[in-house]
Parts: sequence; C-alpha cells; structure tokens
Amino acid sequence: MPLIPQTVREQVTNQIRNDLLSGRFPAGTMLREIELAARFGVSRGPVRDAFIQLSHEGYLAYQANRGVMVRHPPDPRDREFITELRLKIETYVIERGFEDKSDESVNSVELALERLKEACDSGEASQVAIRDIEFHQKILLACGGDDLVPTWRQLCSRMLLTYTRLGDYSQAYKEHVAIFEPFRDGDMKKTVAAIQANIK
Amino acid sequence: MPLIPQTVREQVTNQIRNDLLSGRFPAGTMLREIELAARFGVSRGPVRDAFIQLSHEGYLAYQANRGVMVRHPPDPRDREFITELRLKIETYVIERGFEDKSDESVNSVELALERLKEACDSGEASQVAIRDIEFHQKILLACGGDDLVPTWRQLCSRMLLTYTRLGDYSQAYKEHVAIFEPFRDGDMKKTVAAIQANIK
DNA sequence: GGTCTAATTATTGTTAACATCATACATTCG
DNA sequence: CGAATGTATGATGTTAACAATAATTAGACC
Repeated sequence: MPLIPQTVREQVTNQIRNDLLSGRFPAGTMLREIELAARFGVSRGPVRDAFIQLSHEGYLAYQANRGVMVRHPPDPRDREFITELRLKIETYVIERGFEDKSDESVNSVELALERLKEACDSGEASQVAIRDIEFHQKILLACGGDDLVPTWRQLCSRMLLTYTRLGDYSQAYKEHVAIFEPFRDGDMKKTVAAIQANIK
Repeated sequence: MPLIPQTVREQVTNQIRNDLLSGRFPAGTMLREIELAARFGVSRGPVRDAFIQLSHEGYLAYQANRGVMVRHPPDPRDREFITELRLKIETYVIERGFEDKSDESVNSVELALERLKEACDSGEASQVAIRDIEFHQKILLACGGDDLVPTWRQLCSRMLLTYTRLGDYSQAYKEHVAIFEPFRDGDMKKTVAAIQANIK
C-alpha cells in the first residue's frame, strides 16, 4: 500500500466533510474560518480552500463576504430524482467501460470493500457513508468513468447529508459483496443489477 | 439594475473561464498561478481559488503539488449521454417549480435574454456560450432549482469546451426567445418543448 | 556513452499581516 | 419615539514572504 502524502488542505477537507456527515455541524450552521483553523492548528488558507471545495461538492453554501453555511439535505421530493440520476450515471459508466477494467483496478475495488467492512463493523454512520461512496467511486474509475465522477459525486454527497443514526450495517456490507463478486468475475449484467438493488 | 460588487476571485474566475471557452488555453495546457496572477495584476491567492473552483466546474484537472491542466472536452461517445442528463434536470426542475416563479425572476430571465442577444450580435463564441448557460440558469433558479444548479452547471460546462468557431448566432437567439415567451406567459408545456428543441 | 546522484530551479503549499466588507449597536436628528 | 447615520467589531478578502515539493540540470562514476 503506497504512502499517500496528504496535503494539509486535503486533510482539512476530509475532516470537515466527515464532521458534516456525522452531524457535528447541523444544517444552517455558519462555519467560521478562524474557528476551524484554530481547531486544526493550521492557518485560514487551507480551511478557506476546503470551504470552496466543499461548496462545490454540495455540502456548503457560499456567500461572498459572509462565509459558508451548512446546506440542508435535499428536499424529500427531490431525493428520488437525484437517486435516479445517480443510478443512471453508474449504469452508463459500467456498461460503457466494463471491459476496460484492469486487474489492478479490481484490486483497488476489493481494497475499498475491505475498508467498507471495517466501517460497517465500527457502526459509525459517517464512516460507512464515506467508504460506501468510495467503493462505488472505485468501480466507476475502474470502468474509465473519470469524466463523470465529479458530477456523480456531487449527487451522492448531498444525499448523505440526511441524518442517519448508528445502526447495523451488516446488510449494507452484504449488498456490496454482492456487487463486487460479479464485478470481479466479469459478469456485467449481475453487477449492474446488484448496484440497482443497493441504491434504490 | 443593482450594482453587483464583484470580488477579485470572481473576476479572475470569470476571466479564466472565458479564456478557456474561447480556446485561448488549449486542452492539455498547464496553467501557472504566477503567470496568470501577473497578467491580472493580482496575487496568487485569488488565482489559486479560481483554479480550485474551475476544477470543480470540470474545466481543469487538479494535481497536488503540480498545478492544474486544461481538461479535454468530453469523449464524443459521452456527449449524448451528458446532454440527456442535462435535459432531464432542466425538465424536472421546470415541471416541479414552474408555478413558484415570481415576476422578479421572470424579469431576471428577460435580462439574461437581452445579454444573450448582445453576445449573439457580437459573434463571439465564448460570450454566447456563457450567456446561453446564464439564461438557462436563470430559468432554473426562477423555478426554485437552486439545489440542482451546481450539478447541472457541471454537466453544461464540460460540453462547452468543445471548440466552436465564430458564426451566426441569430438562430440560437431565436430559439431562446421561443423559450422565454411561453415561460413568461405561463405555458409550461411549451417552455419545456422549446428547451428540448434548443438543447438536442 | 549511460546512469545514478546531487545541486539547482521553478512551482505549488502554507502562513501571518493587512485591507475590505457586513453586521450590530449607539447616537443624532426629525 | 423612530428613522437615518456613524461607529465599533468581527468576519472574510487579499497580499507577500516563507516552506515544501517536483522537475531539471550538472557532474561523478562505472
């Protein structure tokens, strides 16, 4: 496993994203650069960069000269539509690039599956959410879907903001095993079907 | 018309986006913070912010410690799919929020239409592209589609990177008039139909 | 000649100080 | 008393200097 040198900005971004997903910052909260910079022991620069990034990921709403606010989860009426779009993208990318996947990329998906298992075992909702997304993203990247990943990610991210309590994630893990196995074995149809069952 | 105080970052972002759309920076080009900062007569900070933002909009590819590269237009094979997604979002937002639109928002759409006309008259492809997007965005916002605009924008933006030469945009303008008129008069079906005809 | 290593250079990453803006509150004038 | 104006404060916006990283070049060694 390669040592990934993480920049301060990335660490800050990941930490804030994690806090957002775990409900530490409720919707509507104003986030202050100074406050977070102090907490992480860094300057305002990277925090600022993280704000811009997370705004584009859909978690925060940016207002010039006024800072950022934690966005509300999508309107319940929109959730179904967003899910539909997400599924459409995943299906398209997989059907389009299923044959292109390499052994290496299959391995990276398997690694993501292991990380998801750890998160599920821990029972922490925010970690499960992050690893879940990561798993799906690895599959998309394996199928050459780089171009559509940013858009896809934006759709997923917002959905996650919905509060989820601690719980039993053994079922969720099983669903992802059911995605990985046909993916590894080269059965595209079953892979897509398993994903549809997982997301819907 | 309200005076909109534009922050340096916004100006820089807009200028770079415009340059990208007008083909000043070909795909694959590495963009340097220092170079652009010098050109605009500002420091690296806002340029840096603009890079992060434009990366998320899909124009640039970001690599840690290595800077940003101008992305290539989407694969021709993907263009149809992306257009389909874009259309799906516009249709959904309009059908969902058509009744919510206020007189004020109709005015802002009309204003955007006038700006589009100016751009079409000038014949500058990049300006037409920007005003075109702006017009559609105003409609989405008027229908309460704030939540989906960032995602929608990402889809459009990438599409625009395809090189378009100077040309006659009177037809394009007419198509947008055909969108605006039923929109203003409260005819949802015709509005959606006109948009479909315009995008396809 | 080719290749590995070390010094150089150019570029991005981070920081802290300063400038600007928005808000809340106090004050003044009608 | 109420509206408008001025001021204080706390936030973001911007800058320039410094640190760390990646790419490049020069040179030693085989």
